[in-house]
Amino acid sequence: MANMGFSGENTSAATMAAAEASEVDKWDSFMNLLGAGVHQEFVAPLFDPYPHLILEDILHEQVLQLDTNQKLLPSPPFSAVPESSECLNNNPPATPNSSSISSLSNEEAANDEKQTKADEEQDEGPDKRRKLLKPKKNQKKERVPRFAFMTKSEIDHLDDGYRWRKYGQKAVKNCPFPRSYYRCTSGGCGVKKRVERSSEDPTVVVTTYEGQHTHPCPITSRGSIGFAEQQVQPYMYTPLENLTTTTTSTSSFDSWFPSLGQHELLQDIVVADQVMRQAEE
DNA sequence: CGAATTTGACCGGCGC
DNA sequence: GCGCCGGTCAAATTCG
Repeated sequence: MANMGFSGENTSAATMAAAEASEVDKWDSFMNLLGAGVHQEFVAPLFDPYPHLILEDILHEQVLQLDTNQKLLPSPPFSAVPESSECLNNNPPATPNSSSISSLSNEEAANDEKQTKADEEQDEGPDKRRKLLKPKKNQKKERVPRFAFMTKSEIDHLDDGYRWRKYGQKAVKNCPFPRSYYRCTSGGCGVKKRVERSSEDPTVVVTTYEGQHTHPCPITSRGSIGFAEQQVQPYMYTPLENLTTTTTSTSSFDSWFPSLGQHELLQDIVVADQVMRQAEE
């Protein structure tokens, strides 16, 4: 495949070859997973040459919560309510691992305190825009699940079956390529995504999804113009050597996403967690 | 002509 | 307090 050139960056040809075989199916599953509303912030990360793009941008938020023994959190296929500030806090109590959640909560509490103070000071802002931007009192700043991944593609904005509307574009520091901001056009669905090209390898597109779709995918992934047809190669993370114990949670994964029935995707996601842990150490 | 995109301005967070 | 930077808004423009 055409991505061998960059696959060699950091992974063995053998592992890449194994990964390629199921990439399209995995991608299909991945997009289903996104549509199903993942309750974690996953990072399907990257190879080393571009750690700054996501490991810096997202990992520092310490939101990745997937543990090797942790169940994927129960989440309705499509959230009945719009994203709320409690998006990460409505985890069932049974969920064992909540350390990162609690650290987030503390952080949010501090932010909330600041925000409330700021709100009081700006209550009667003359600027119409300011009113629009100002969050409601006592409303915590939303922390939405985020999922970043990379694809090797000439197309910036990939067709993932959902309809997106571009609402902004911004030049990013130390990157020659602008970052585009998209929002899901379905009413009430606040899902956003950012799309940018890697400064290191212009053939690589970094896409970051934020939030959960509150509606079914308007076009089924298999019925739409898929990534494969767009010559897009999803760059799911390639397994590391010490991955052998990380598939134990697939049973719970299957229970929540029985339609997937594929462990590779979860493996990739779990690998993200492993990378996280390595980065933290 | 309505929908989507572009683009400059604005805002808030954060580091110094 | 100030400046930098990422994210968002919304008017203007383009597209279908």
